[in-house]
Amino acid sequence: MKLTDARHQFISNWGAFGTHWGINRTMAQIHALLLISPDPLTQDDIMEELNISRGNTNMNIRELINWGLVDRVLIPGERKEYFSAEKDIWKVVTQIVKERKKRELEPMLQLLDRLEAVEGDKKDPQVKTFVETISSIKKLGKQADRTLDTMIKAEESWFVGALLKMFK
Amino acid sequence: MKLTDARHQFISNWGAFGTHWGINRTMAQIHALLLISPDPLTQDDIMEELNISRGNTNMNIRELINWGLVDRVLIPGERKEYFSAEKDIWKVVTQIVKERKKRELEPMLQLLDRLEAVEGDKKDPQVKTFVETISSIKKLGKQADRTLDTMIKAEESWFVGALLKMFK
DNA sequence: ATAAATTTTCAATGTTTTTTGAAACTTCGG
DNA sequence: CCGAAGTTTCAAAAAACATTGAAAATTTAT
Repeated sequence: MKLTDARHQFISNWGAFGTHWGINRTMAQIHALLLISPDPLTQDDIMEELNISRGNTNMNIRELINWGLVDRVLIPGERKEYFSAEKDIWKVVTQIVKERKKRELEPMLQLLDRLEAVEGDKKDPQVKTFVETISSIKKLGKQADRTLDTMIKAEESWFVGALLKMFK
Repeated sequence: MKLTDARHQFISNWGAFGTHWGINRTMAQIHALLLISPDPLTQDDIMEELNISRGNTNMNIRELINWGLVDRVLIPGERKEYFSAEKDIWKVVTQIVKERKKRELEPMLQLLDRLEAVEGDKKDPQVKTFVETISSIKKLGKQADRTLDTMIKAEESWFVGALLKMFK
């Protein structure tokens, strides 16, 4: 397979993959493009490569920066801004986990805390089932939260090593 | 908080949560409703409770059945079909992991295998960066694949215990 | 300070996804 | 076999989400 085809396939599949995980296609594609680009790119490079508008490009680059997956790079003597993606995949995963934990898991755990305190007779099957469901989700969620915290702090080598040992 | 409010809040938030993870709102809401219902429900119960149409209800129940999260329950002497969700949250997570692995991770790994075999001079920075990116994603993906396989086979108690030990 | 270059914003538009509801189909009791 | 009850399908409508592009804002060089 030729590089050009391979690059296109990667970008397009990475985009489709993103949509299954609640990430918009363009954002995932820009990320893919930057991941496989040896040097930083400008907004115009990205627009041209992916055939998308200036506005769209701009918004999604900013979103990637918010997620901590892309950095602005200043090239001395150049007026334009350049962008580059973190290439270390372990750091990428860590960063995504960190953000999703903060944006989704933590608010969900707060909600569950509130819901667990529902009024009512514990002998009522509706109340009983509700409380049991909420409690068990909360329990699992808290466990996940702790596990992810440790993972975020961990080094890749340590993590992979530990996993290999753990899951023989 | 009253049970009715708590139920509504849970259903609505669980639905919103789903949309951040590539799961459609209604599917997540039906799942939430069944999780907190002590007894199996009919299609009509669900339609009424969530204020959704018959077609929508039917499609999403079937999808939940495909995912292995909901079962048809036959009640002797009743003509209608009843539905109930698996209540053991560990089993729910295991089942979701299993399906997403099959539907998403495995096809992605196959793609990466093909892309890694790109033609071209490894000294060309474009080729070099492409191959390195693909390889490192593949490596992480394969690791995840193995880890998830083990997790799927594991018992909750074993898993939680192992994690606690692992992440002190 | 000016103006050219660049970036950002956002209302309008386009696209994709979800939902509806009525018709077609299936199942089952008599 | 018939008809009522129940389930499924799917084209059309609605809603949600993404994209465009041109105008406004900002930045920088002179």
